[in-house]
Amino acid sequence: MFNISKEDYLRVIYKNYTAGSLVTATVIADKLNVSNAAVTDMLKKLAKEKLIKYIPYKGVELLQKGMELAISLVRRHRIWETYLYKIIGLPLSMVDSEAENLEHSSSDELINRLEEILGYPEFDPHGDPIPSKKGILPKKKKSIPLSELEVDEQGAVLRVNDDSDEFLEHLTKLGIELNRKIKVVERRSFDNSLLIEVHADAPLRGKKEHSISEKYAKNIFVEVKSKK
Amino acid sequence: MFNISKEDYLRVIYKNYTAGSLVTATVIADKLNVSNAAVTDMLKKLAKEKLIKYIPYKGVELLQKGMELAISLVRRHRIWETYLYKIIGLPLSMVDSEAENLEHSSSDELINRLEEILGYPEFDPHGDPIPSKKGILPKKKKSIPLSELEVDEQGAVLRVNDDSDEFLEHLTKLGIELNRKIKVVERRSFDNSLLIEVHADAPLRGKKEHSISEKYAKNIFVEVKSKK
DNA sequence: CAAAATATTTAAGCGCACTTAAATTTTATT
DNA sequence: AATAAAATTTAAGTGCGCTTAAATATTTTG
Ligand SMILES: [Mn+2]
Ligand SMILES: [Mn+2]
Ligand SMILES: [Mn+2]
Ligand SMILES: [Mn+2]
Repeated sequence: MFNISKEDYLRVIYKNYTAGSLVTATVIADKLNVSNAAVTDMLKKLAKEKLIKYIPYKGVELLQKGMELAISLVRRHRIWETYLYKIIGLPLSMVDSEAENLEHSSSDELINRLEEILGYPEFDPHGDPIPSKKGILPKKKKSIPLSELEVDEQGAVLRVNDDSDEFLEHLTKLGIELNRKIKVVERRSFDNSLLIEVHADAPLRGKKEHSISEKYAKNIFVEVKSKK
Repeated sequence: MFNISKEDYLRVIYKNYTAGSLVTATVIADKLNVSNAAVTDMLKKLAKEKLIKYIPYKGVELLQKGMELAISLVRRHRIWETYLYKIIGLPLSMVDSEAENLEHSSSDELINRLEEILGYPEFDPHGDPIPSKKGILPKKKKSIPLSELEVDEQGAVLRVNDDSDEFLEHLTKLGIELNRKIKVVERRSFDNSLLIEVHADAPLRGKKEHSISEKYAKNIFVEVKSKK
C-alpha cells in the first residue's frame, strides 16, 4: 500500500541481508531484474527517506523504519502464500508469484482477517516464518539439508527453497511438502544422488521411493528425527 | 495484470456508458479524480491502441477489444467483492475499495478458483451482475427503487447503489442486504421519508422497523413481490 | 604493487501518468 | 445571430522508475 517499487527493494534487501555484511547493488539488481544504475538511483531515494543506510560502493542495510516496512511486506506475502495454498488450494509452485502481486494490494484489515481464518500460522508453505502483527518472528527450528542425512536416517521436511517454480512443481509431483517424513534409502557416491522414501499422509499409510539429485537434496531442509 | 491506470479508465467508461450517448471526459475525470487534461492524454493513447472510439470534444465509447478488457476487469472486481463479503466476511462498505486494488493483482487462475469456491455466483453483494469466463452477463431481474413502492407493498432487495461507503455502512446497521424482504409501512408526504419493516433472516423470524429518507430509498432497488 | 578485471556510480535520456495555464471548441442565453 | 459560459484540448513542465553508455572506484591477480 506504500509504493510497489520501494516495497520490492526493501523486501530484497531484507531477504538478502546476513548479519555483518551489507547487501550489494548487484544482488538487488539481479533479484529485481533491473539495471545497476536503477538500483543506485533508488537506493539514494530510500536513504534520503531514512529507510536504509547506504554506503556508496559498499552496499546497504535496513534502518528501523525500513525494517518495519520490510517486515510488514514479508508478513503480507507469507500470509497470502499460506492462504492461497491451504484455503484456495493453489499449487505450491504458483503461490509465490501470486503473493508477489497481492502483497502490495491488501489492507491490514484483510491480512489480519486471513491470518485469523488460518488460525495464526507460524510458517508459510515453504517453511519460512510469518511475522506477527507486531513484527515478531517465530523461532525457526534447526534444520539440515536432506543431502546431509546419512543412509537410513529420516527427517520431517521443515523448509524448502522458494526460488525456483520448477523445483517446487517437481516436489509436488514427488509428494514432498512441509512436515512430510523422508528417509534416505541409498546414496550413490558417484553423483551424490539419493534414493529416498517419502512417507504418505497418515490415512494412506503408504510410502513411495524416488530418486533425486544432490542439487534437489540440498534445497530441501529437514529436522533430524532418529536413526533406524 | 494489464496496466492499472488503463484498466481503471476502461472500467469507468464501461460503467458510465449508456447506449446512444458517449462517455464524456468530465465524467471520467470526476470518477478517477484526475484533471481533464490527464483524461484527454489517456483517451488518445487508448484510441491509438484501438481500445476505444474517441471523438474529440464529444466523448468515447468502448471498441471490441476495450470492451473485453473492461468486462474482464469487472469480472475480477465483482468476484473479489463476492469472495470478500461471503467467505472472508468483510463488511459490505469495505469490499469495493479492497476489490479496487485486488482486481489488478490477480491471475486468471486465482479468479477462476475463487469463482468455483463461490459456486459460480451470478451477482455480487451489491446485486451487480458478474460476467462469466466468456464475458457473458447474467440477465438482471427487473427492479424498482424502494422509494416507488406503495404503502403496504413489499419487495426483496435486488440491488443497492455501490457509490457511497457511508450509505452501505448504514444499510448494514439497518440489517438491509441482498434478498432481504422490506415492506413499506408508512410514507410521510412532507419529505417522502419512509417507515419500513425489514424482515429478519429465516431462523430469527423477527422484523425491525426503521425510518429512512427518500434519498436512501432511491438507492435501494427491490423486486416487486405482492400487495398485502 | 601495478595492471587488469569487476563493481558501482554518474550522465543523459525516455515513456508514463500526472499537473496548471492558455487556447480553442461547443453549448447555452438573450 | 452574437455573446457569454462551460467543456475540452493543447502546451509546457514535473516526478518516477527505468534504460544505455561513460566515468570512476574497488577488488583481484600475476
Ligand atoms: Mn514467496
Ligand atoms: Mn514463502
Ligand atoms: Mn465495486
Ligand atoms: Mn459491486
